Amino acid sequence: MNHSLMEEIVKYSKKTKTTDKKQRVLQAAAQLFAEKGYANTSTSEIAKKADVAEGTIFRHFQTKEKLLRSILLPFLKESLPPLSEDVFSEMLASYGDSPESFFRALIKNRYEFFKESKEYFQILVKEFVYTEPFQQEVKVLFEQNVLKRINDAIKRFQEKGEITQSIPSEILTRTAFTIIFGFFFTHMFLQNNEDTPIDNEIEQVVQIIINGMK
Amino acid sequence: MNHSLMEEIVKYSKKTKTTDKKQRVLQAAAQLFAEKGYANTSTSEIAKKADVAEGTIFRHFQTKEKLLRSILLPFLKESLPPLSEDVFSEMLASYGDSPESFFRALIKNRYEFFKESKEYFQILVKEFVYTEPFQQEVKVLFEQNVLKRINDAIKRFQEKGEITQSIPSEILTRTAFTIIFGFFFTHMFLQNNEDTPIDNEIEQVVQIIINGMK
Amino acid sequence: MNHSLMEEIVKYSKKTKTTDKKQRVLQAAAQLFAEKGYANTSTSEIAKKADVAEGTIFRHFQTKEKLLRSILLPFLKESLPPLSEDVFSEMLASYGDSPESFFRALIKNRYEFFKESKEYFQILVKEFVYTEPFQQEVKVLFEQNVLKRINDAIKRFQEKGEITQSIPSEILTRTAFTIIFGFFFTHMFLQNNEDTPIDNEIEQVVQIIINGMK
Amino acid sequence: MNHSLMEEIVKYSKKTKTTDKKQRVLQAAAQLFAEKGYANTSTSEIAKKADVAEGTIFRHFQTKEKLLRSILLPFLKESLPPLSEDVFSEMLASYGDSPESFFRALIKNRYEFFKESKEYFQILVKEFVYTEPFQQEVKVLFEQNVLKRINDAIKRFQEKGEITQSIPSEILTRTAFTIIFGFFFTHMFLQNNEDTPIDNEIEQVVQIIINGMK
DNA sequence: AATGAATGAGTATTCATTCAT
DNA sequence: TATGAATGAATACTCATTCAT
Repeated sequence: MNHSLMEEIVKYSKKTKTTDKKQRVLQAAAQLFAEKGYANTSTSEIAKKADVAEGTIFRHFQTKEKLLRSILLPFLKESLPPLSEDVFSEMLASYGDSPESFFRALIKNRYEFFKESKEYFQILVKEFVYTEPFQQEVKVLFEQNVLKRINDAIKRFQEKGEITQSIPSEILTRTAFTIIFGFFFTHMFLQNNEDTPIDNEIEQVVQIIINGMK
Repeated sequence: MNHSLMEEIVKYSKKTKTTDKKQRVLQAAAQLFAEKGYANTSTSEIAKKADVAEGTIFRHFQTKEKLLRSILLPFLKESLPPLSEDVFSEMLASYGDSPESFFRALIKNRYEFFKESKEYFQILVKEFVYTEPFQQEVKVLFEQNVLKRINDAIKRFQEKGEITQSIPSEILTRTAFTIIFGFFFTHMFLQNNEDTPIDNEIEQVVQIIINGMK
Repeated sequence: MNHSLMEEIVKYSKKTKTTDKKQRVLQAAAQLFAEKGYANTSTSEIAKKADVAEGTIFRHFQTKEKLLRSILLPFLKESLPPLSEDVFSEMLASYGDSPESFFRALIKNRYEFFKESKEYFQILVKEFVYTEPFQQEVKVLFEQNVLKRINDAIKRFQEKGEITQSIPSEILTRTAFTIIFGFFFTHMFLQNNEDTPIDNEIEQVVQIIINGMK
Repeated sequence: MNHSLMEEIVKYSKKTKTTDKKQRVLQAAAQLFAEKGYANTSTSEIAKKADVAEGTIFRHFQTKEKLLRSILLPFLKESLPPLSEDVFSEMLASYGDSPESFFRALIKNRYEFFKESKEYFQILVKEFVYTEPFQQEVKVLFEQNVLKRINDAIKRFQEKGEITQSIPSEILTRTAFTIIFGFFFTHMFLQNNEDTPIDNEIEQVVQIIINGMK
């Protein structure tokens, strides 16, 4: 559940008898897209970095856009649903006694995941922000898999009286998500000192969420 | 203090004897950059939308990049510092009695501002996320003008005992900023139903911030 | 007869009620054409250097090409014929006793002239070499004014028996001209040490011409 | 040793696995550069003349300037040194008995070479005269390969007492080179009647050089 | 499967020239 | 007379994509 996303991507691509070269293209493209963005990366750069001929890229992916989608969508479409199913049910099983412990475990768990797959998330956020049509697709996937499950958990805590019932769960969910997303976003784009003692910060964020919801 | 940012941009550009056509280019470019991003917008599109010859763009702005900077930087460099000075001192003067009222007023005030200048902020966020060198510049400006002032306000409330002193003000600041930014970001990219009763939401966000800091 | 060619150009332009600005354009253009060549100089550069508006150039000269011709042709067409008439008749009157003294005086005299108008000759040679249609025009002017007169002098010396009669004067003329032109060309493009004791060199060239013709 | 320079260029380009199209570009560009000069030739013209797509030019040569250099420099840098070594040593071996026969053979030999590669020399001289940075590069190459060897030959004749020792060999060299260069230049730019009985003229030039140096 | 030469539409930018003021 | 904003064709160059080998 904690595996690097890049490993997942590689694993996925192996399923369909992926060649060595195809993988090299995927990796090179991922690195460049993360660094400079899809629109600022040329296929010739990717070919050079992957050490393949430019034609090879198109033999495997047809268009540059499909290459981008091959990086982002397999995970989002095939791995995100079962993964979030797994993650949330385990979180609830192990830490579901109090909202504090649940959100603390959730954030810590996802932070590990995020740290290992920073590159992937950079592409995801960059193109989500930049590319209108992509936005819709990703939004739906996140709503159905992530937001929905946070909402389920919150509703459960509301029923148990551990979170205020005077605010609709949807609003609490959105706010919680916003705070968590903001935390990750901040660490992706605004922070250069990677060495911050992160546990303090996570604890801080958890407290804010919980207090705000009590 | 509450004027539309686009008005500010127009006003600014008038200072330097701006022609009708120069403004049309600025507006067309702003719209297209907001919609599709700088890298996905061609100067010929801008020319067509502004109904000027392509050469006209370059007579006024020399390069496409300077056109982008002409949209973003005048405000960031010339208007942001005095504006944030004004906003924060007025907020503190009028609503500084309690952190609740201060943050509520701040968010409401900035939300109005943001609503009127959505296009501008879209460009800002898009290029901030997408364009490495731009990131640095903007980060510094925000740290010096916005983060610093939030920090000052929080320290003041800490001294008055209305906010916990057990957490360093810098961490509280960062968290508060993250939550507020996340709120705006959410409304820019994740929300399509504009008709949400926004006051509730703002109240909710304020409660979360305050409870988390008490 | 020894005046700088640039003075001639200025004088010429004054004849037709030339404005201050027109002259500034002529001078700026001459400098830039000499340095970088006509094809590599833009009218906006000229305007900037002359400190006039770009429109002003076209008001006075209509096209960039006419500006070039206004620099080169007035001298070639209006001043070259009487000037070469004067120069050759004076040379012959004062130094016509021997071919040695004639060619020595001619080269020295023209070398002074050339030194003062280096810029002008640079444009002339550059565009002569580079621009086909211009070549024809200039060739005719030189043949009619310069080559013809050298030929006359040589024929005179042949008649007096001071130069071999066994070679047609036209061939001697062309060879002499080639040597003299080569000398100037060398000094324009191949030499960086301006401080060479030039008299020696001129004497050397004269000796070679004379010995070759005896 | 007498091969056409254009053949040399073609041969050179074959070394590095040159395509048909690459050669067509080289030839079309050479023709146009010779005719109108580098600055007055557009890449679209070259593409049209070579009957290739404009992109093809850039795939092979990256920039227009590198295309020019691909025409001129391979010969200058790779073929000029061994070629001049060969030419001069053969000339001295076969005709080194007297300066007359040496210079006569040298000029005749180089005139054949020059006639076959007129186009190439036209580009060379045009850009040498027109383009400052190019001037330096070419000057050095000529000094090291051509001037130096003429100087060696002259010094040899001086030692044998067949050329005056009262003038430094450097000055004699420069003068001889100037005369020879002028002869070629004249035939490149000033002459339209190609049918001149050239042997007479060469003899004339040789006599002039030799007499001047005795 | 892999190559890389070839393409041509598209890009940002330059430029000589025009024209209303 | 002088300006300089405006033009749009032209320029060198890039790029995703195709295709013969």
